Amino acid sequence: MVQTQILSKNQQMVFQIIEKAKGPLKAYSILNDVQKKGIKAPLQVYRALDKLLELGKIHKIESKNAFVACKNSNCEITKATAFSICEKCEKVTEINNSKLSNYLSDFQDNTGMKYNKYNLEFFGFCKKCK
Amino acid sequence: MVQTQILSKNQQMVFQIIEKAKGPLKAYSILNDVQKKGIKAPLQVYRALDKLLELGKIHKIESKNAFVACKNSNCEITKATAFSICEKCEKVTEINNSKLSNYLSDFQDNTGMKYNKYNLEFFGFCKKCK
DNA sequence: TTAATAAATGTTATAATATAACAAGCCGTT
DNA sequence: AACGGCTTGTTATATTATAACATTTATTAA
Repeated sequence: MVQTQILSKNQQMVFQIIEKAKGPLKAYSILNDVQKKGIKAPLQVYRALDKLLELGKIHKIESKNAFVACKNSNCEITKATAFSICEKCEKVTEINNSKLSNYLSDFQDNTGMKYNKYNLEFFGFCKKCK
Repeated sequence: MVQTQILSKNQQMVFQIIEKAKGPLKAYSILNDVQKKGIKAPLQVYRALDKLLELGKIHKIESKNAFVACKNSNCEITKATAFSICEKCEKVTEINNSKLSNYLSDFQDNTGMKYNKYNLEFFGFCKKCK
């Protein structure tokens, strides 16, 4: 049987909150939200987050320890991510630029290392804030 | 008077440990080391780290919450950093590639945002581990 | 359909990472 | 000497994340 990936109950709850949010959410703020709906402990949130990351449904903004829903419709596995982050209003946007992703996916340094994943975070001021 | 930037006592102690290390160090492992030399509390380490980051003497590897000494001799302010990270042996190397840094510094997305800083982390297997 | 196995959940406790708040010292300048 | 800025010391606490173990639910395979 073909496995349509269905999210479990907790995974769904966590995902919906992240998806609806206007910006990146922190784990404990998610916890706060889902506590109304039955989840009680941090670990339940972190487990859902781990799974969602693995599925590529969400990404982690490392510089903020926060999570956003993936906006690239077909992104099933997180292996090449780029974000722009406004240092004033904290707005985060996932960059979807094939030139950039091709450039980075093909990038080779002089160490003979073969990359299979990258994460890029740009910082600056967004149109509103500059 | 011309201010030659001198590191303070704690800043120096913390910097030396990071500089000598073979790989990225975590804040509390640094604390552990410097406790022999008088520093007692996490905050003393974090304050030194903040200053060293600000001066560009060290960088933070966001995906690891760990710190490395800057290897680009002239890097006085951290505004464009790129690292390669081995997922097996955890080796971290600072990438010093002017093509890459030019490409990224000039990068413009379609949101009209002006970037003044970026951080890029590549993941894969190093020559030894692949 | 049942037994086996894998995935997800629930729960308590605790580890690891980082900052708040306040007091005091050092050092160069005026 | 007095001021201002930076650095230090210290205690407490906030924030982020995982360990360990028991249980339940879902999926697969006999």
